[in-house]
Amino acid sequence: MSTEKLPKRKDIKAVLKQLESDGLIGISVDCVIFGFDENELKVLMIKSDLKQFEGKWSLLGDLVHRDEDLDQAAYRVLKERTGMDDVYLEQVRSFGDVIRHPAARVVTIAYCSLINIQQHRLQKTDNELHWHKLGPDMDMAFDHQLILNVCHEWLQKRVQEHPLGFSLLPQKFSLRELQNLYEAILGIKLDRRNFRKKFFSMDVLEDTNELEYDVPHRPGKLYKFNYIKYKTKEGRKFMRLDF
Amino acid sequence: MSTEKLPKRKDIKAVLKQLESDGLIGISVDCVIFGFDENELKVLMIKSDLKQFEGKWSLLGDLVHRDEDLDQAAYRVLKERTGMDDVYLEQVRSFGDVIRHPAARVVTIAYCSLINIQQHRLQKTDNELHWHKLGPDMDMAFDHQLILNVCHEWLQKRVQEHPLGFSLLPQKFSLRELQNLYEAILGIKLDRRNFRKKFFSMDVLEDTNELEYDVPHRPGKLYKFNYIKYKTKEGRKFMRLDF
DNA sequence: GCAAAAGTGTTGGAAATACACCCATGT
DNA sequence: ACATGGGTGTATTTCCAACACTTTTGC
Repeated sequence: MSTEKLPKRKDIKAVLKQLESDGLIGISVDCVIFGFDENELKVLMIKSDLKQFEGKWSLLGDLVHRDEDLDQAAYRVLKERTGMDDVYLEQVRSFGDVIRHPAARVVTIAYCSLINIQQHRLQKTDNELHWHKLGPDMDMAFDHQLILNVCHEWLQKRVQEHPLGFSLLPQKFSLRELQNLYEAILGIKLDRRNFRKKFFSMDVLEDTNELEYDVPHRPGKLYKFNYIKYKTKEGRKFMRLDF
Repeated sequence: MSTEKLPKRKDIKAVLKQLESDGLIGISVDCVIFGFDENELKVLMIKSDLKQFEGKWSLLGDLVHRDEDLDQAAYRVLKERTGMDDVYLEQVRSFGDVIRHPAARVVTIAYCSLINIQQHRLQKTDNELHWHKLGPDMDMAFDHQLILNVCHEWLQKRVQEHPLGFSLLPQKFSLRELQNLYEAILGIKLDRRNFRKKFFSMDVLEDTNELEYDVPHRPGKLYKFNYIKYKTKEGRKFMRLDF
């Protein structure tokens, strides 16, 4: 039998009091912003703000303001740094180890965002903001390498279950581009014929009746992702046990 | 082009200062603790601590201490309320709407936990701690109904991809119990023969050579989950596109 | 012997894989 | 003409869903 004491019934004053004594924990959001360029998966990074991490790379993040929701904070960070606000953004998970921030106790909520690099050229390059190719050794500040890894795994899984990869491509894209994207995200090679067959049978692509141009070979058709068709598809009825 | 100003390069003092002005945001953990009893999925709940929510049900949660990791805080809450500490626990996601807590700005990290009700009988019942049957109308405090729903959906998905359902059962269980568990979690009926076939072909069950007893019909065999076999299985090689 | 659930196999269809050839374009 | 990748079809295999009867126990 445990002997710890239980919290007593509290009113608002008590909560505020406990917050004041216990509460100096900062909350931040960190955005892992993926882009796709030259058939490679890239991440937006800047040089760290903190002197302790001088020279190291950092994700885009900021403390959450007291009057904004977490999602709002993530969108704000994105907007401040890139000027973009019509982007895919989703919460991934929190990181709250006591020692993860050298200055203070800061719990961070990681967000994952996907944007089309060509469509949204960077407009500011403060702190050497740039697209960084994903690689094993990136010399990152804080626990940002961990956050990046978790978000990459999240993306690999998510992209197989939801049609969010399209956010990384131009509105009109060839099947080759789509396949390159999946291969880059998953880090595997896929059979071209089966890949096509799969996407066509899913019936979420819409033929634009346009073709690629400026390619040194037979141009491919360009497609758009059809949200309507996707939304009206009904989900699975049965269990898919798989572990 | 955005005209917002960018944060300047900061040192530790600046971070601390910003934290003090910006930072009075509380962080809590809330645990959604699932159990399985009488073929029903249950959740541990208490009567809310807060006067504003008098009479309403609440998940088990507490503010995170400044010197403990998030996971530690979740384990602590679990231990304080139930006396158990050898349980499955996993972070699900954060909830941080500005208005979610009436007393102050409190961001909460939701954790999901699975425990075997028979093995760990409740030892304290402060605040009417009890196992609550899942249902549509539960009159819950805060945004706890939302958190519960998100965690339930998380569980439905997770239990199909990872062998965590076993945490809800006794160490030795019949296939019927296992199937009842899956049916309760997923809210669907499954074919008994295909269910067995599936689990046997996954090769993660170990025959204990024991039988059920005290059942008013032919007793079933009892099995254990074999972690070793599970761990040594290799993952999928290929892409499983499915949306 | 009757009720109730355990235990077991087969079959048809759908989806995944592996694989090879012709076609359209730029150079 | 040739190099490059686009576009297509088929045979095989694997997985899933549907389905019915016999067996073992308690009462």
